[in-house]
Order: sequence, then structure tokens, then C-alpha cells
Amino acid sequence: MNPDDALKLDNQLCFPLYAASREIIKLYHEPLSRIGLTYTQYITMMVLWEEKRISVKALGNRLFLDSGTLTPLLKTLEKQGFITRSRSEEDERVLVVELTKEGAELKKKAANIPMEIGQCIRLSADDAKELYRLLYLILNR
Amino acid sequence: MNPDDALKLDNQLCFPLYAASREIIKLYHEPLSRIGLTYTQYITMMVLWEEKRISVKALGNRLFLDSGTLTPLLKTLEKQGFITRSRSEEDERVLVVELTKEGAELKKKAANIPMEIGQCIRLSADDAKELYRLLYLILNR
DNA sequence: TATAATTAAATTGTATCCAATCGAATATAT
DNA sequence: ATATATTCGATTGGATACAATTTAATTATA
Repeated sequence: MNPDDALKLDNQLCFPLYAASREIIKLYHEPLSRIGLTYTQYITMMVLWEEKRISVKALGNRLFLDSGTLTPLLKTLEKQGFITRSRSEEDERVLVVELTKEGAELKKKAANIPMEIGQCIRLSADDAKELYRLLYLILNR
Repeated sequence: MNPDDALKLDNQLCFPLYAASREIIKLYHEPLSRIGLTYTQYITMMVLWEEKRISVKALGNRLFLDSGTLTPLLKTLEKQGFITRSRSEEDERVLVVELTKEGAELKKKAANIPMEIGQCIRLSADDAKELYRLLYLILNR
């Protein structure tokens, strides 16, 4: 590659990653707004639907987000009644997030969203699998 | 797939896209801060290093961003002296962004950044090419 | 054990992102 | 030509992201 070409947008790998991520998140806007969640709140709930109970630290590790993002987001989810926030008794530094009954029930309303989005993306199963592999190659670097 | 599994974080395609994008953008923070740019400002400048002169609309199409994001960002770049903003004479609705001399010179300072980041990502050339293909498959849907 | 180091969240400040709306300029249709 | 529709950018408001700092709790160490 011509050294000058390295600074062309079309030769970047990060840019299509960044743009594609935002484009897909936009697809989530409509279905998620119907159940009162943003995308970041949605992936947070997704972890809680699996774990029921998790520390902010562990949640941050799962989502690649820190307390600066999670603290206000979790306060909102608490206000909406989907989770509770309480300090661990063994270690007062740790804040434990737990799913409420309403939070658990929200999962039913979200059940058809993955399929709905999947239909918009239109990647072959093979391509999707390959993309998945490459992305986790980056994330687990 | 078990219908219940569709709502597991690890089965999402968007999540690793979103997370990987942010992880890589974090890598840019240090080298970009040395030349006084954020990542979004950097990709904006990248388009201008290619085009010299472009409307906000066309810039938005290239970057998949709208005026809500670009207007304040371009005002900042203008304040920094890297670009000028002026209305088109043929069509007063159109705002034309142009590179200044300082903006053009900034490219030299950015010259080694792509290589620096490339070393951190560590994908084989084949994997990078394949990832690139799949991402543009999504973006051009 | 007293002190230093580490850890987990919270806070602060800055910069996005984007949906929704608005106002001005231009294009189109009758 | 004039009313209507469209287009472009700006604005507003709400929700992230994240670097950097702070606070409180726990752990490690001299």
C-alpha cells in the first residue's frame, strides 16, 4: 500500500466496524423503544436474564463498559423497576445488581427481537459465523 | 438454537461488533490525543484529507453520521483552525467544509497512526481482509 | 498492627450519537 | 406563478462512552 493510502477512510478496519455497529444498533431502536429500553440497557438486561445477580464489576467485564457508563444506566433501570442495586454484605465495595420480577418478565416481551433484527441484517449463516469468529478474535486479543 | 438462547449475549452478532468497535477506538485515544483529535474528528479529517472540500450532507453519508453529530463537531474543528465552514453560493442550504493549511499539515502528524494501531490489533492479512468484506456487506445492505 | 497499596463504584467533565423538530432555501406540481 | 413538498443544516433533549479523579472498603506489607 502506498504510505499515503494508510490514511484513507476506505482502508481502515476500525471505521466499518464503528459504522456497522452504529447502523445495526439503529435497527434496534424501534423494537427496543416498544419495550422501553435503549440498546445499552438491553444488553445489560440480557446479562441479567442469564445471571440473575451480578456485580457492577463483573457486568462491566461482560459488556466492556466501566462504572462511568454503568452507574447512571443501572440507576435508570432501577427506577424503571427492572433491577435492584444493593451493596454486598461480604464486601461493601461491591454493588450487586439483581433482576426483579418485572425485569424477568421483560424477557418475554423481548423474545422476538433477535429474530426481527436478524431478518434485517441478511448475512448468510456462514458469513455470520465467520464475522462472529473474527470479532471475538479482536475482543480476546 | 433453543429459542431461549436467542437472548443470550454470546449469541448476538451486534454485541461483539459494538464492543470490538469501542475497544479499537480506545486504542486510538493515546496517539490521537497527541495531535489533538478525538476518533470522530479523526475520521472526519480523513475524509477531508482526501476530498479537500465537501458538504455536510456528503460528509454525513461517508461517515454514517447526521448533522446532529457533525454540526458541533465541525464547529470544534473550525475553532481549532483545521477547517472552514461556509455556505455554498449555488445553494444556500448547503454548508461546505474545507480543509485549511493547518488541517492539511495535520496529516503529516497522523501519518504513523494507522501502523501504530495495526500493530495492536494483530489480525492476519487474510482475516483482516475477510472482516473488511463482511463489514461492508452489512454497511452496503 | 499501623501504613501502604489495591480495589470497586461513584463522580466529573467532555464529546459524541441520534431521534425529533424547526426554519430557510430550493424543487416540483398544478 | 403559487402552493406544496422536499432538502439541508441547526437545534434540542436524552442517553451514552470514557478519561481522570475521588471516596470508601479491603488487602498486603513492613
